[in-house]
Formats: sequence, structure tokens, C-alpha cells
Amino acid sequence: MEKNHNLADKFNPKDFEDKIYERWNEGGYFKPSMDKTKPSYCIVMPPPNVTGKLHMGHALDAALQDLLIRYKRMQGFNTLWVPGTDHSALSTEAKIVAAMKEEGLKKSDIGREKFLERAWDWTKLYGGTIINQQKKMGCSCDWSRSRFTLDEGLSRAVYTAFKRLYEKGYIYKGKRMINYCTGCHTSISDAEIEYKEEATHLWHIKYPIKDSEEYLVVATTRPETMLGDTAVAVNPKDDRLKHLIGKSCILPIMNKEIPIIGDRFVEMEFGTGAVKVTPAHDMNDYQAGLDHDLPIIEVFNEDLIMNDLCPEFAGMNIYEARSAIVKKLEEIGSLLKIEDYTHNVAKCDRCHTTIEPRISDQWFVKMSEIAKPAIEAVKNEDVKFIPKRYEKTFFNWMNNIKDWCISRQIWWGHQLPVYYCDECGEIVVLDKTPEKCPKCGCTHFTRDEDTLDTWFSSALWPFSTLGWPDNTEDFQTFYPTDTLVTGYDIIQAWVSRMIYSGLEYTGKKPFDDVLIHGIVRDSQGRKMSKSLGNGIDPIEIIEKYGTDSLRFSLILGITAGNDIRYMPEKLDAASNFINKLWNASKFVLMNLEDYDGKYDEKDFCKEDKWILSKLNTLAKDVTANIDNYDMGVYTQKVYDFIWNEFCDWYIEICKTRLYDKECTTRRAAQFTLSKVLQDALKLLHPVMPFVTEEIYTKLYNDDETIMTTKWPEYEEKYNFSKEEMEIEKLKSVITGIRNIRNNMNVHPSRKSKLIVVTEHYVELVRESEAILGKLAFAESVEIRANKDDIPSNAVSVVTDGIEIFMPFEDLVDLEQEKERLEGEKKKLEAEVARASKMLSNPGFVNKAPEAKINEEKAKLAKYQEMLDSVIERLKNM
RNA sequence: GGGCGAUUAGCUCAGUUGGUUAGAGCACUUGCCUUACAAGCAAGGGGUCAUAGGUUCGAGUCCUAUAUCGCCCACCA
Repeated sequence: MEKNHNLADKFNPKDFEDKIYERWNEGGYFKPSMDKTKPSYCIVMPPPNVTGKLHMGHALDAALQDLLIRYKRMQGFNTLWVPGTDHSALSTEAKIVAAMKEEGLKKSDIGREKFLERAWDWTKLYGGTIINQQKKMGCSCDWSRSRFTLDEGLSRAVYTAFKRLYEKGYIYKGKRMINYCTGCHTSISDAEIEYKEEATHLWHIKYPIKDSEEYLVVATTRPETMLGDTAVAVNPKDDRLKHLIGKSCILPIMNKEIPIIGDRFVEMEFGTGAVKVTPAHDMNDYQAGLDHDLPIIEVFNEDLIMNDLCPEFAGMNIYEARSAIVKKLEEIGSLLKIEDYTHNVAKCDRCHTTIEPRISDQWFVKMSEIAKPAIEAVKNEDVKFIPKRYEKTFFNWMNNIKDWCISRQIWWGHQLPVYYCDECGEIVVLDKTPEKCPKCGCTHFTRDEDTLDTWFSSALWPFSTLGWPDNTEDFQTFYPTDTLVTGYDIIQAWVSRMIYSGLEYTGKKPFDDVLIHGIVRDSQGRKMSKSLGNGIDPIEIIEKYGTDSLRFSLILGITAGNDIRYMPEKLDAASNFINKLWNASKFVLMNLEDYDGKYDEKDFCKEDKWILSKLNTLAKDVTANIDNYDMGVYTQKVYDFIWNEFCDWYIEICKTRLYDKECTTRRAAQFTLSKVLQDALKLLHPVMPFVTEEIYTKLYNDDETIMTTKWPEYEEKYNFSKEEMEIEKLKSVITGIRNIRNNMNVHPSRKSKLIVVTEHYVELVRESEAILGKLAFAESVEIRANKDDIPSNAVSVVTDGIEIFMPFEDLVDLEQEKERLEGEKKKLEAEVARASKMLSNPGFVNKAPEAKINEEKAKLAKYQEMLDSVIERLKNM
């Protein structure tokens, strides 16, 4: 067996992580096999901002995806992970605008073309960082298939999609009230808004009733908009105020008569029960304006500057105007009172500027029809959310969805494929400049200035990256994709849009499963953010601990959909574990130096069968765990197996055979060591790719890669339940002996005689003499069939089936030993009582499954036997 | 206002369809430099599973309330 025995003395990830990644990448191992006889498995990576950099959320996202991809690849699937980046229109444009500002430039100074040049330069300059960081993370994606939302192919997909929807009548242009971000100077969609609580005031203003001494009081948080009021509304059910409906009141300052209308949107309990209606600057008021046919009067422009509706305030920004108007109202006696008030204010989720509702000409996707199949698909589990509860987030959004505003007044992005005839204004939707107007024959066109919402292109991601609208081989092979891995924070903005877009354009769902993960918080549970400065850079962690430790620490013990708290202690745990694995591997390597690969199954000892059987079960269990997306459980199980079973027990047990070159079963032990380590490395590889590769290649063959080895599967021939039980028995005996020795403070160098009393385990004990010598500090092992003539100064370990007596002449304090046994007796009595009670309960005996009853019976017998032994021992002392 | 989650050891978290004496890591106690590993080994202590009811032979797990914390949606001026 060709081997290369030079595992470094100390584990140092820097020695091999980068080197291994390069070898994998150059070896083409990240590409799909394209083996048509095998089922395909495909993940498309949620595209990060091309100019962004990796944060902990990406690291978790990538670790989970890579885990799945590596697992499926080892299972033989034709596996593809498509990487890519997003142009992130709004945030990128904002950054460029900010950089230009430093130079004293505005967008309008340089024009669209020059601006886009800058944007591409910017993208080339700052782009790609995240890709290198993903490589650092060990991501095994096929970089040759990497895509960018603004590349040629994807742009074609975007225009095709737009055209189809337009022709179907699902895209329309209209004057509507939209969310306008005065920071980004563009409209944004509902999904791009976040709400923040802000302290402000409620100003109570008197509106005199026409031809009356009475007045109405309206409460508002935005007095500056009153100049544009075109009505006052009250609830028609409001007994206090309904008599005023149909009358008019006088708008203060403007001294203008406006109607009092009745509308159910008014909450009687809130404020004064009367609402000023400003259709130009409020969503509700806009709707009321439409319903009641009210005029729409704008008060300020998109830069928040007051117009000349009232010359006194013209040119002020809205905040100056607010103070001025309040002052004026006070002067003319119209201000009744000012109340402190806290409410939610809509903010742009990119720049956090307050959103202003504005009426403007925008493009929309009509959602009512498109949403239906998507809701159906999730309802009948054609698309499955993991965990299931996130369906609710999806349904809640989809069931209340409003038309999607897709036009943006920025330049970085896909410009609308919309052309207006210069002669007749006819709208032509085409992916290139039209030649002739279909209506008037004119050849001159002007293209719509707006660009599309970033999410319009991201919505196509699962199929546009695979070649759609062309029916490419990739598209045929990998679409629909299998699993989407992403955080719960973009279910509305992205996941839902991919589902309905996939169904609309391709007629198929974009993916089967949506694996949702939480966000990575800081050690105090706070969200990591720039403003708090509590962000943790994964790259720094990798520098210090290595990628494997980072990945392992992110995945160990997590549950799908739950947030993760970043704990440095977890990194230490991961790092210690790798160290353990490394050292165990060194041990295995050392002891395989003279191994020729041959062994005889007849030479298997009980412990070999025990660990092989455990490994076999482990493979079966963790396969199910990963299939179920229980990554935390999978990781924990492999960790426990390697550390607590393989290292702590198997390696220790087999040392006696390995160190004895004449031992006839030595080769069987060598085979077992090799087999178990190899399979354990494979099982660990998806979560810890680098160190498993390093060890695997050193241990087996430098030319191979663990990446493409076969995932361990359950094999009936390694099912040894009898030996499993026996070695577990032996372990508990050894632990019992160590416990007593520890309590008595016996130094390890002091060996003792073991008198073993057993009927059923004679063979086990006889075969385990050497093991007992090494692990239980026995100088001799004497097996007896009965308890006659046990020295009274011996301490005892009572288990079911095996009793051990250790004569320690000088060390044994009889009183202390009695006390210990009394304690033991109490515990056993409690157990016996518990089991007896259960078994004498007719309800249990009649209704519990038989297996459960037998289990309890066996337990009772076992505890009873042990109890009897303890009592007997106490009597004899 | 509607929805969701969390509440388990000192801390951070697991706990799959209800079924051994509820687990792990860190921290803690005691003893060990045993030729893979002191980043280690061995042994141990520590929990009335937020509270109150209920269903069940049996509840950390299912149901109903309550409390505290957190998140999402709606947006009532």
C-alpha cells in the first residue's frame, strides 16, 4: 500500500488549506460529473453583492451549502453548485454616488453613460473580493459557471421575462402612490421598507366648521402636509361626529373650504376621531381621495422642498416648514394642543432615510394572478420550507401581496426594455432599439430612463443561471434545482419572488426544498451591524483558527431556522476537536507503517466488531440526519463518535495488540483502525473539508481526493450487535473500576488483582484480560463462578452480570466502603421501585406496546439482580 | 392589532413521530506529564426542563392559559 507518512507534528491549517483548495479547483473536482445515469443535485448560491465582502451570515450560508454539495457529490449525484454575484443596484449606486461626492461630482454632472462606465470600473475594482473569500471558505462550487446578474446572458433573461409579462398584460405603467426614498432618489417596493419607532408629536389642530361656531379637531404628526388637505374624514359610525358628514370646514392658513367626508378607514378610538385627508402625501389618504373623488394637491417636491402653494413657506424643507406652520397655527389660535407620540416610520432598508409616499409614474407587475400558483405550490408541499413554520411568513406575504413596483429612478441596473415612439408616443417593449413604430412608422425612439428593481433579476436566478431562456443542457439537467439555502430575512424579497417567477416563466418550481437558517448574532445576542461595530470578520477567524474550525463551530449543534450566537468558545471546541483528530490520525499512521492491507475476518476481536458496528450505525444515522437537514445533530454525532468511541476507547483498547508484533490478530486491528478512520474522515468531510482531505491523502493516496470517494453506507456484514453489547458491558465495568480507584485515590502505578464473578460473560472477560490490565489497572484477572471466599477487605463494582472485587489490603476503609454501598443500594432500590410501580400499573401493562413492557421487565430484573448483590455484599462485610 | 420563536446545568445550546436515570461544549471539583494528543487523559458535582392547568398508563416533547425576552407582518392620522 503506497503511503506518505508525513502528517505534520502539529496541526496547522495554514500548511494545507490554500494548497488543497487550489488542487481541487485545478483538478476540476467542483464540476458536475454530467453522468446522465446518475440523479442530479443542484444548488444555486444566493448571490451576494458583487462589491461586498463576506460576513458571518455568508459564512454560515456557504458552510451549509457546501456541506450538502459535498455530501451529495460523495453519494454519487451529478452535483452542481452554481456561484454568482448580484449587482445590488441601489446599494452599489449609493456607494458610487458617495464616492463621486468626495470628488465634488453629481450624477447629473457626468451623465448616464459616464456614470455606468464608473459603475463597471467600480465593480471590477471592488468586485471579486467576496469570491476569493468564498474560496477561502472551501466552497466547492463550479466557478466556470459563475454568473453575474448584469452579465449578457442574465440580461437577456431579464428582458425576455419583462417582455413576456408585458405581452401577457401583467406588467403595466401607471400613476400610483409609491414609496419614494429621498436618500436614494428612487421609488422602492414594499419589500424594501423597514419600520423604525420614532418619537414625535401629535399636533391637534382646529378646523372651523363652515357657517357655524363649532370646529373639528384633527390630530396629525405631519402638520406641514395640511396645506394640501382636500378633506377631513370621520367614521360614519361615529355618533359624536357623523352629523358633520356632508358639511364643510375651513382649512386654516389656506382659508379654503374642504368637505367633511365619511370613511370607514378612520379609527374612532384614535386621536380625535377626525382625520385630515392629504391625498398627495399619504397612502390611506390617497385611497380615500380616489374613493371620494378628491383633488390631489402636492405640498412639496421629491427633494422635500415646499412648493409655492403657500408663498409664506415656499422653498423651505419640510422640517423647517413644519416648525413654521406650527408657529403660524399657534399665532392664529388654531393649535389646540401638542401631545407626545411615538410611532413607526417607514425607512429605506438600504440607506435608512425616511420614505415618503409619492404619486408618480411607475411600472408595476400585477401580482394577483401570478401569486396563486406559488401559494398552491407551497400549500401542497411541492416547495417545502425547512423548518415548516416559515411557510407562514411566505403565506402572510403572498396572501396580502400588492402589485410590485419594479421601476427605479437610478442608472445602475437593467434599463427598462421600453421604448417610446418620438412621434406618437406608442410604447414598444423590445430588448433592442426598435426600427419602426408599429403604429405610425416613425423610426425615432426614446428609451425609458428607469431601471429595474434588483430583485427582478434575482427572481430569475435559479433558471437564468442555468441558461434560461434557452433550453440548455444545464437547464434540462439541473432545473428545477434541489435545495435553496438562505436566511429567513429574505423570504419575502427573494424566496417568494423566485417561486412565483419560476412557475410563471418556466412552468416549474425553482427548487424542492428551502432550507432556512437564522442570523449569526454576537456573543450577547445582538445583531451584528456596522453601526454597533460588533461585526466579526470570518476571514480573521480563518486566519486564526482555519476554515474547518470556523465551519464546524458554525454548524455544530445548530437547528434549522434558529439564530446562532457567535461564541469564541465554540471555535476552541472545534479547534480542539481537529487537534484530537489530527493526533489520532498520526497514531493510526504510525501503526499502519508495516501494514500490508491483508487481514482475516476470523481475527476480528470483539472490540473490532464493536467499533465497526458502531461506525456502521453512525453512517446510517447521519445520512438520515443530513437528508433531514439536521446538520447540528449530524455534526455532533460524528464528533462524539470520533472522540468518545474511536479515540477514547477503540484506540486505547487496541494498543495492546498493536504494540505486540507477534499478536495474531494485529492485522485485524490494523485493518479496523484504517477502515474506521477512513470512513470517519469521509463522514466528517462535508463539514470539515480541508483537514479530512489532508489526512486522507497522507494516509491513503496522495493522488486521490476524499471529495470523490464514496459516502459510507450501512452494510449488514458490519452489524455486530452481540459484540456491541459486550464491549459496552466491558466499558461500564472499566468505568466502575476507575471510579472506585479514583474515589480511593489510588495512583495509576498501583495495580490491583481483579476477582471477577460472572456466569454469562466468562468468555468476554477472558478475552479482555489485557484490556483490563491496561485500562482498569489490573495486575491479574481471576474469574470465579460464585462469591464464596471473597476477601472482606475488597471493594466491589456491581453491574448486571459481572461483579468485580478488588482486594486493597491497606487502602480499604470498611466503613467508607459500606457507606458507598449503602448509597448504591438506595439508588438501586429507587430504580426497582420505579420499574415495579410501572409494571404493576394496569394502565401501563394494558396499553403500552409490548416492546416497551419487555424493556421495563428486563430493567427491573437487572436492577433487582444488582440490588441483591449489593445487599449480599453488605451482609458479608 | 395579527403571527412566529425562545424560556432545559453557572454560560452557550442540542433533545427527530410522547417511552431507560434529560445530553454536549465551556466553566467547576479531584487525580494523572500513561510512548497519538496537557489544545490532553481519568473520575466526578451540577437541572422540580419559565409558571399554572389539562390530555395520557406515561409529558422537556401534545393541548389551553399566563409571564418574560426577541423577531416578523400590518401601519391608526
